[in-house]
Amino acid sequence: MNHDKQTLFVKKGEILQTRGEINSKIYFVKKGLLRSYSVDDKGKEHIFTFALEGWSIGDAIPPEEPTELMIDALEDSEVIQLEKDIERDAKPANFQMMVRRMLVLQRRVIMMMSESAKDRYDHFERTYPNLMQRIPQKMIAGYLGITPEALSKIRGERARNR
Amino acid sequence: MNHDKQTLFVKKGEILQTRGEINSKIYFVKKGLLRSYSVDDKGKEHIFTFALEGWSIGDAIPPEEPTELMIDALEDSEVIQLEKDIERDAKPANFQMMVRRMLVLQRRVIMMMSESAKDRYDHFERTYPNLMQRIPQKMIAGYLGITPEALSKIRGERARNR
DNA sequence: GTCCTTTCTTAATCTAGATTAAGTGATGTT
DNA sequence: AACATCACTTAATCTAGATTAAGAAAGGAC
Repeated sequence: MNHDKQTLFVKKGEILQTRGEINSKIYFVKKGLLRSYSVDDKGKEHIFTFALEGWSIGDAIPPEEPTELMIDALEDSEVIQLEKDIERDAKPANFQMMVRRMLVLQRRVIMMMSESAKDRYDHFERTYPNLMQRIPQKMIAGYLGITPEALSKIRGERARNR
Repeated sequence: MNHDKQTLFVKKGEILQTRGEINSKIYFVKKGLLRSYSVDDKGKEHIFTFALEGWSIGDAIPPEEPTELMIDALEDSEVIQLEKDIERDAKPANFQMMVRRMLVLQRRVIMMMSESAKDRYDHFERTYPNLMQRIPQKMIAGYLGITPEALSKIRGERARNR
């Protein structure tokens, strides 16, 4: 098996992974911004994660099984392509990264279950203040699990109250 | 630091972890059934995970920080108490377990974002057929992110259509 | 057994957010 | 410059699921 790390330059909008294909790679972001998402039967995009500089992004599915997520670039980006089984090598640094991602997901699930759309938006703003400027609002809506119209309403109401 | 594994016998209803306390332990379930959950400001319980025989359960928070979840026993259980840092020892078997949990969470987030309450219930039934018999319905509702009343309605409609 | 507490169901009402639709800017392309 | 496409807003209407309330069934405790 080939364990080379390889740097890729991806253009905004370029797709790195399509749902259903076999992809044993994960991507470490050196520069730029990627996202992973799923598309439901009505064509709506549900964003699972964003990955900024220093983060990695991939599908939790085993390397030999069909992927469940789409991955694409939201900005021109530079990524290092790694084999999943390398990332999953039992090294403490890799473990740290994994635990950090678990915590993010734990908080995300709890947030999705217990908070209103407005509270989730406030939460997102606090957690990713730098992202707000870099991504279109419909992507934030896709991450919060609401429609762009609902997000626009929340923003309108909020602007009125200050 | 003491790295002993210790077996605990916990009664149904007994609390193993309370939100806000420091707890560097995770629990491997030898026998019985545990759950982790959060309680919102209105007193509603949102169940994060169930853990049956052979699974482990814990908080993704680092061992020295205050916990974010409650953990208790839904049945009389027998658990092995492990230190988080032991679990996080860079061993391939531990890594496998972690990856499996990540996949469960990935699917959970996508499910919460894209499916209706009815579809989430169907999904739950398929994924955990054995759990349906062992836990009260209000717990299933708490896991699906809906009220017990809504779940009861779904079940009623479903029974009528067959 | 009886009593008490918890679980589950049903139904009426309410509401957050979805859907639909239309209009306004931006941004990009030829 | 003209045209098309995409991002965002606003408003009307609709609906899934929440809330409230009450009763029935099922466990436990004594």
